[in-house]
Amino acid sequence: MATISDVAKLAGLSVSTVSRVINDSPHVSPKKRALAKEAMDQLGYVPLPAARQLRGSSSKSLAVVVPRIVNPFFSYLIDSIERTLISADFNTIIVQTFGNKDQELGALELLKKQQVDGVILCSIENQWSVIKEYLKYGKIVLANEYLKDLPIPMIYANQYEGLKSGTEYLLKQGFSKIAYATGRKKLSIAPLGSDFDSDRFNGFQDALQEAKLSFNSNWLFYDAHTEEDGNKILMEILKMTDKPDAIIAGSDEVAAGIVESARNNGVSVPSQLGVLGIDDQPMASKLNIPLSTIKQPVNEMGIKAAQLMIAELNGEGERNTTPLELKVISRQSA
Amino acid sequence: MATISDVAKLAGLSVSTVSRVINDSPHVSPKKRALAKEAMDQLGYVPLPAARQLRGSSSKSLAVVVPRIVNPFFSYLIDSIERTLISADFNTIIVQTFGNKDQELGALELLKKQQVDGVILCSIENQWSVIKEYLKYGKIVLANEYLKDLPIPMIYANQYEGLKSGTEYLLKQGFSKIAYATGRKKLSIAPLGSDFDSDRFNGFQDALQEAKLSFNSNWLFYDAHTEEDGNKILMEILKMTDKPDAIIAGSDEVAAGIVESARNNGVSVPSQLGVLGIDDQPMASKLNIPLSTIKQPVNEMGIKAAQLMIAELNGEGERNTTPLELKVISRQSA
DNA sequence: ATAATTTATGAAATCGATACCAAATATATT
DNA sequence: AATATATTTGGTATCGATTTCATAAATTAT
Repeated sequence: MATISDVAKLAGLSVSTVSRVINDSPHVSPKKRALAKEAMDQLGYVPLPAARQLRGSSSKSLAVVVPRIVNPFFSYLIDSIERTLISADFNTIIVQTFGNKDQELGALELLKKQQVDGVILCSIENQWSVIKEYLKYGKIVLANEYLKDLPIPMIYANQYEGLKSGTEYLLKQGFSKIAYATGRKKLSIAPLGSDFDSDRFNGFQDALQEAKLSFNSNWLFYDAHTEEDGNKILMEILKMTDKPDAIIAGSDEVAAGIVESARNNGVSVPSQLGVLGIDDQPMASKLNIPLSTIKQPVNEMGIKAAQLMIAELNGEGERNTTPLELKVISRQSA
Repeated sequence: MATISDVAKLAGLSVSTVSRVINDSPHVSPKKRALAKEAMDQLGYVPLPAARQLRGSSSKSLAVVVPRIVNPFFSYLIDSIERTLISADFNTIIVQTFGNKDQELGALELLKKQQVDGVILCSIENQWSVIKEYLKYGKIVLANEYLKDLPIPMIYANQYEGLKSGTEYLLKQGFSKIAYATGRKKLSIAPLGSDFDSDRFNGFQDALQEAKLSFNSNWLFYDAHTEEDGNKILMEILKMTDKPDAIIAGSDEVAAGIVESARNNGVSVPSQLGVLGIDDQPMASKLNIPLSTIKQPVNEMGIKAAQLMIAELNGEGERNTTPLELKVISRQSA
């Protein structure tokens, strides 16, 4: 590998001058500048980032942390983040946590190791108390998820309003016994929390309340993520004596599983069971019964997340972003 | 940021000794080893990769290059590669080319810049003559795509046999006027080439020939990638006087588009038009008309690609891998 | 007890770049 | 023409680690 001294030697210049040429610094005569450039591409020289970094230059890289890229919600989110970052001349390092705390920590360690200038977290596995320690080493932006009153930029969708509209949509369609499936683990979801999942649930509950309807807590399903989970949920519903007439699934995948099992068990959708997804993934419209769903503003969220990070790195941090709106997409499943 | 000298100072040791502790080198007394370790985690010290790299240590990182991660075929491929690499203690850097030659070159430059030890190419945008220059700087492994007679490890699926079986399947189902859509640009596909696309086409042609059927070149559609392309293809078929009775689409996306437009235009699938996809993406089974398709061995391919790379880095390079087999999945579209 | 090894330790060179400083050269001002 | 100022240029310290080398201490062999 050619180094800067090789270039200097070949060009008959000092390393200082070559370095100036590399960095487009002033105070270099046109002649020598040309000489240096010629030597550089004759040797196919590229400055070693490790050496530059050691002298304190920024990495021009950002990490984007997601649970898994095979989840379309996240792959589209990354797509939109990366496109925005490319145009600002940043490299994107995609980190999958696979839902693992340590993997997330590993991404944060990239800050300490100066591998990246910032981290865009699209999910949170660790406690804020441990995450915040990394603010010493670089910028952190939250996308999709959020935590209240944090001193970092956040962009997220208004899950409360989204679920409220979604629920109201179901009510308007004539459904009244609405079940609810969440990705959250079976813990206290009831107390008015202030996170992603609670917001959704609160929006759902408030819409119900405004319609003077009560919620049967048997119709609450936890830990639902995959299509299989959806299958199981339908089987459980079948066993109930007091059955819901509609269900809001935590994601399109779960909704797809419910619809699938419904078909296999002779439950007609939406007449016997309305199914409303969340996300609006590409497959939603293609299902056997095209899925009505609450669309997440993935693209806008990605763009905004990237912009927030860029602003943050420029010291023009923005703390108060307005949440993005979800939108009910009416198809055939509800 | 704490440096190794900070640690040394705090522990009352020399940097050399601390370095030995960091790297588990011998010749350090247990006492001092303990002392160093204590100082290290008191300061939350992590060695700076840039500094280590400068001294010539390996990055323990590998790049995986794909066109786009929103394409499920590639996101699943990455998933399986990354899982395998994690267990071998390698970092995965995902690079999206967006079909752009320069982005691919950028990934290859990572080798020169010593950012990665190797690159797994899951698609090829540049000519081999330009790619091979990078072999000087690190290992390159080809996954999914392949080029003949290259001196690097490759793993790919037997597209020829896959398409041959797929075509035979269609014939057995009673179809005989089979159209073909390829992702390739409209160039000469006819001469027996030796790449991905040609293999597929040759398998298709040979199956036809063995059945003594001829191929109508009007039934060849180029540059088909998206669902929209699928829509267009169906519209074109509608206009034909001599219509095909089945079509092999270059991917499930294209197939989904064809099926969708068929429904919208009153063409019944599969009775009026059989549609066979390729890939077996998750959505394939969920379509309105569940898609018959030729399944790619994505998971095995990812695992093998990662293993090939690891072997290559250990100097146990393997040149002759047997191609993986595709498999016809019979559902309802054909 | 003395010599021969082995183990433990630290000082200093090194990796490849950047940036400060001083010297040399060119240009402008009087 | 002499002095002041600005522009070019190269030498060298520096970033944070690793590694070689020399030296000191401990262990083993004689």
